[in-house]
Amino acid sequence: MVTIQDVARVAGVGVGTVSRVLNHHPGVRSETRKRVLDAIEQLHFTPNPIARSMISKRTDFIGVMIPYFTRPFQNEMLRTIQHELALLHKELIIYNVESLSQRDYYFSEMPMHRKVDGLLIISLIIEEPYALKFCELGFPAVLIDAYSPHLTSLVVENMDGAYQAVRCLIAQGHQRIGFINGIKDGDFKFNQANDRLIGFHRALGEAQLLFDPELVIASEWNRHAAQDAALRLLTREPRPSAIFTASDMQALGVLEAARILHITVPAELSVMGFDGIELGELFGLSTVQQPIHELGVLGIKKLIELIEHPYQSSELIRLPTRLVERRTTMANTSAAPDTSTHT
Amino acid sequence: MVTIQDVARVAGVGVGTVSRVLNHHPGVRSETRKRVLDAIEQLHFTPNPIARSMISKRTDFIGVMIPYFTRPFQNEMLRTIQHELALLHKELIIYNVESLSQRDYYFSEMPMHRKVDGLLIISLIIEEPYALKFCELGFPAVLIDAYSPHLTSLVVENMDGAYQAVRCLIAQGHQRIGFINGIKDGDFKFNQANDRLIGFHRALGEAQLLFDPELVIASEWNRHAAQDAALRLLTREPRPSAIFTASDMQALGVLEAARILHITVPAELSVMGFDGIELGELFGLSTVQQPIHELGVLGIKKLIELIEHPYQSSELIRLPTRLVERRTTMANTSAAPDTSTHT
DNA sequence: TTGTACGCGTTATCAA
DNA sequence: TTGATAACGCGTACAA
Repeated sequence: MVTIQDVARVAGVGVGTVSRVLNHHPGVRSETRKRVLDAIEQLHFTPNPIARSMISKRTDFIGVMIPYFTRPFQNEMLRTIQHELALLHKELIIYNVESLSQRDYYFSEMPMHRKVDGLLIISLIIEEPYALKFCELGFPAVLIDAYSPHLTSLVVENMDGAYQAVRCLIAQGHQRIGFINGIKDGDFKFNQANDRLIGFHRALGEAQLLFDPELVIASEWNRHAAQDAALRLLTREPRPSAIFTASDMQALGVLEAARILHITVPAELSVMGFDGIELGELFGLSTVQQPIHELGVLGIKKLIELIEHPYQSSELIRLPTRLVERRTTMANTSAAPDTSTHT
Repeated sequence: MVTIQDVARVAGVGVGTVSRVLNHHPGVRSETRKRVLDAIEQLHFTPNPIARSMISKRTDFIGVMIPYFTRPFQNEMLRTIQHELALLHKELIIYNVESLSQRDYYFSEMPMHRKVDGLLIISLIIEEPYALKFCELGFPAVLIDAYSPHLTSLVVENMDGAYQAVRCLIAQGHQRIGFINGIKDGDFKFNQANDRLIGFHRALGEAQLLFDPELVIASEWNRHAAQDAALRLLTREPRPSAIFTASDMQALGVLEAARILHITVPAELSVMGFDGIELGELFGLSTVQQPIHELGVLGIKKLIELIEHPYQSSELIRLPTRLVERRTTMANTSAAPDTSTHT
């Protein structure tokens, strides 16, 4: 391996000078700089990032802790993050978490190892002791779709999103609205479910519709579980004329259930999801669109700021959702011939 | 930061001894080991991975170079890779490539920087000079769904897969079979398209069906482009009774085109994809299943071997595909009652 | 069995 | 403007 020493020798200067040209420090005569540059060129020298990190305490790695990173929502988030990071010449290292113990293992090791300059934590609950440790050690971390009072957190307005969705369904004349909520996923993922349930309640209450607990089921955040839940919901009498789900994947499960039961969507059943994953477009799924891209961009921005200036006080940022009406909720509006949002 | 020195001082031993217990070296009296362990515990000491890498020349990072990592096929591949890596306590760092220049930038920098212990290269063409450089420097790299004579390569039998698919369609009585192939994606991705075209030809030839160039279109590897291609294909007379595509995403585009044109699948049109992404199940898509999981597992295995013992000679491994018949190709079989692919 | 001293490749300090 | 030298934290000969 060719080192800075070799360069110095070939260029006939000291290592300090080589280091200075490498890091664009001022105060190097342009004639010597050229000699150094030539030597670098000639030897194909590349500075060793490891040795560099040793001194600078920087690795240019950014960690992303994320549950089930291949699922659509997380996946779209990662795409944004990766893109932003590439722009900054930082590298993305993924910590996929699928269990409580794994989550806590990462939380405890991460700030000690310092293999990454900072950490983005997505949709994950971080317990107080860990959060405090992060603060204490000045380890830069930003939460997305999760909240801790000690760390900068970016959250979406889940309650309001659910409220808007249900209000929209009610406006279309629905009286019996089913809700397939998400469960807490073994208590390790950030629990958006509760906020969404509150929003559901609020919209119902405001319209003076009576809340029927029979119409609310919690299922896992995936298609199959939601399909089962929907089958139960749709075989009860009288059956709901609309179903709202806590995620788009669950909504797809509902669509499948409807197909199995030969219930036409949206004529006989309206379906509204939550998330706004791209896959939803393919099915013409109406949904509550989360600001996935904005969350990613802003998360990186905040994290970088934190890396540059550690020990800043945390902040809580709320981002709004946006209701997207597509084919699965167009039943009862008279003036809506076809409004699928895409080809 | 607490260092090995602090531990040594507290334990009343030399740094060498601490290092030895840390690395489970034999020849430490169990009584002294305990003293060291206690000191470590007391000080919450964690060895600094950077300093460690400096000596060991290992980072425990594995790089994965992959085009468009959020697309379904790549995404499923990554899931396997991440899982295998987690088992080995190695960390996954993603190099997403979306252009030729980016690809070559990574290829040229990667073996110099040595930030990763090894590199998995997915579906990407690596040009000769880079491959040779990798060999020369003994930089461990394995190709998946790509080929270079100088590097260990894992490829799937694209030609045979396409051949089987088309043969299956012919067996079902189709005479006019359209083929939507993939284009070379700006020449930076590994070109499986050609092999698949050959397989298409072979099956046709074998059945003594005449090849109609009008029925072959190359589109980008995505849904929208394939949809356009399918619209063209399906509005020509006489129109094909079956369409085979080079990827599942393209097949989904065909399904959409059929929906737009009110052509029933599979009664009036059979559709066969290629890849076997999970999304396909949702649509009952018939397809040529790639051994995604096996490719990932084996790729990691080979890469780890290469890291442990560099400068091994390269090998070429071929994995077979598997034909999966679902709802979109069941037209001419008598036992296929309902098969609308979506709500 | 254990401690000391050196080296890994770089940046930063300080004197020249 | 430049060069020598001391860190950075760890692993490892080598000596004790």
